[in-house]
Amino acid sequence: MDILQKAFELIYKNGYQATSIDVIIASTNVTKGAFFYHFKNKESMGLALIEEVLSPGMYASMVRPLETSEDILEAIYQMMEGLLIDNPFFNIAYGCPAINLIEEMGPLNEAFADALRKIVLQWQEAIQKSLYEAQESGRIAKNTSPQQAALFITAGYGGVRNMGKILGKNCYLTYLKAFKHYLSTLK
Amino acid sequence: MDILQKAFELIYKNGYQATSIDVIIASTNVTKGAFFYHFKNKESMGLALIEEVLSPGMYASMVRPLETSEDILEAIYQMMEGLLIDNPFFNIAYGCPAINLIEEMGPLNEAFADALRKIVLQWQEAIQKSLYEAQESGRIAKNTSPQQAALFITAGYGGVRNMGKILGKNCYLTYLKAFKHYLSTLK
DNA sequence: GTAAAAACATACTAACTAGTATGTTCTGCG
DNA sequence: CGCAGAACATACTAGTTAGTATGTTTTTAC
Repeated sequence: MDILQKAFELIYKNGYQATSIDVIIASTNVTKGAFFYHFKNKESMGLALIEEVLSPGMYASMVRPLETSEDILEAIYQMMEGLLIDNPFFNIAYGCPAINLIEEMGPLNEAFADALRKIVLQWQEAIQKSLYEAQESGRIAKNTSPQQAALFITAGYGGVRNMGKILGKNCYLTYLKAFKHYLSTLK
Repeated sequence: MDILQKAFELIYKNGYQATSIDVIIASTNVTKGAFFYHFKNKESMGLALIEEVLSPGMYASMVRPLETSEDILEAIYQMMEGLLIDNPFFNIAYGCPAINLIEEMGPLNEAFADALRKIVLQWQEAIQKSLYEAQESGRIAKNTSPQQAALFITAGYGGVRNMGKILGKNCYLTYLKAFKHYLSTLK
């Protein structure tokens, strides 16, 4: 469904509430009748967008890079660098689409919050599991809680995405250096 | 100016664009004529709100707690705990008003971005300076860049504020534990 | 081939939006 | 007092919003 992809791009740049249905359909070749035939209302389109566009994309960038049995700290770093630097769909000025939606809709709509929470928890659990297994197999030290570290890492990501909107690419690069240093303390 | 305080509260909860002038004036005893007598337009009210309400409040919670010559790591931790837990004006579900505005308006309005960047840089520089001085006087190790650490710390704050919106208070508490552990690696 | 249902398209509506036009009231000053 | 400007108040406007009502076309089932 092409309309979800276009809606995703518009909402990524302008926010969910600020992106009107009229603008979405004007930028595709879909009429209002077709829109409301496929979606009960704007909210259900937003939820479909999270499920069908955002979630799969986030999973590919956040969780899959961790599916390695090699150096897990390196994998975590590569995942972060991939998200911040290499991802061609994201724009520093617009941040992360998932973080944006959490920020805007988390407090306003419980269904949005539920769908977004799933993405975040999935990511945290993947990091946590990786760290735990590395600890068990003796590849990294056991003096850090995997759960705490996973939350700490994901929080850092959300924050630097926010900061990048006003400070630009430089803060991504500085952040990555600090992040690498942090990861080295987990060894 | 009482209207700025009320507008601040409404925007904190609902976002800047989603808070209409009509709603602001309806929740105060100010009419539209008075509103547009005091502010050229909605944008200039938003900017006044940042300068006169948000900036002073943020400075008091973010920078002033660092004005100590004692244990700087403890001061940084207390600042973070004060921001996340003790601040009676903030609500976990609504996050941090400054972070919210950066997220929503940073990409859309250069004047907003400038005003918000000032707040963030002021905070980062205060942390950076504290860490640098502690390093110079030998109270903490010199193996970490104060600039990188300051950015890392502020990013973490923004991120956990975002995450708290969907994960609730528990993630604040877990974050603070991880944060304390991180600070201990700077010793 | 035709009837029914799916998949649209067009024109509308009621509520809301920032902002304006045009008034009125208050407040200090000579 | 009187009068000028500051400080409001009220009524309006043009544009936008999500959603609907009512159509038409396209596909599917038999």
